[in-house]
Amino acid sequence: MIKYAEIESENIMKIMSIPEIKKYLSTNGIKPSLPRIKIFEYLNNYKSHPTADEIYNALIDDLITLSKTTVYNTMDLFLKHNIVIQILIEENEIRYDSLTSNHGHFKCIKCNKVYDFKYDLADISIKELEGFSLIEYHTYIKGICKSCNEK
Amino acid sequence: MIKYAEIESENIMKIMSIPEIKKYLSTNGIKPSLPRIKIFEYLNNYKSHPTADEIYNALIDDLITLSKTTVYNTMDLFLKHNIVIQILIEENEIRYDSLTSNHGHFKCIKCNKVYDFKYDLADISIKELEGFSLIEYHTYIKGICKSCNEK
DNA sequence: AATTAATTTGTAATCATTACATAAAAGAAA
DNA sequence: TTTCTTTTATGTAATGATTACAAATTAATT
Repeated sequence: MIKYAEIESENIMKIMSIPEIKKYLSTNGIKPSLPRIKIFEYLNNYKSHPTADEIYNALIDDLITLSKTTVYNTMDLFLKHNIVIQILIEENEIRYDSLTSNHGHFKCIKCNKVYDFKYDLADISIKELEGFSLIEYHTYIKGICKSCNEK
Repeated sequence: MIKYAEIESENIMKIMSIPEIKKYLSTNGIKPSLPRIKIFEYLNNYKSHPTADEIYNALIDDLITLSKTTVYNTMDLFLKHNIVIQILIEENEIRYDSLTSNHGHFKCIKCNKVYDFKYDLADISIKELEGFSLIEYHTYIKGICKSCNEK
């Protein structure tokens, strides 16, 4: 039973229905098998920026034959087809995000929640990088979130 | 025999002599033992942004009793005393930087070199993060460096 | 010199991720 | 349907960076 997470920034996060997810996967060249749909649903609709392990634990009660390897394989497939990006904030854990356009991440060091925020580093011109080809932009901030601050 | 790397951006990278390093460590509450001095020297003067493994391999011929654990311990000590920061660009490898003020990193996907560039995310005001306490800022870009582009 | 504290080291453990080979499922051909 | 082929999914073992830990070495203090 998946409950949707509260959406912090509606402007940059869209919940999809199962038919929409099926279509989205197909459109991006991915055959929409059950594990793929469920994994994408969890990633996109439920909880922000989970690790592979979190995805596995969230789905295993529902998809009782799911294996962790499948989660990893599926994330690699999603990556290859550019429908997810990896987020690196802590060493030793890769998180995933279904929002693929450039944006920033904020990780709260108290509650560990990861927030998206609108920010596109590609808009900035960096003199020192003239002559360089810029391909991927990453921005993240660590601190204490509003909700933890107010406690 | 350590040769100094060419410095790409003199403005944000300073080579230190051994006595300067000793003093810098002491000033920051770190007793300047031989391994600590050599590790800091390598980190600061020679090559930009090495992993613990790279530091170990670079120094083992000179400090023939050095152990990898010592490199890790020393980096943790440096971190605790805020004279280095960690850089995360690839999963599965932590790199270190002796430049601790906010700045960006560029990693070339061809030659794997990591460049510094001047950029302070703290200067940007991010509306969505009002009420949040921002503590650490991280910015990195991947692409192809000028030197590889020109080849 | 003897004692204590700090530093360094080697070995083993940890744990996320990957490799790989098999099993299961889906799709195509007959 | 049945058989054959391809794609997906799974379980187990391997990898490799980092950490834990205890012993050994070095430095500092009495």
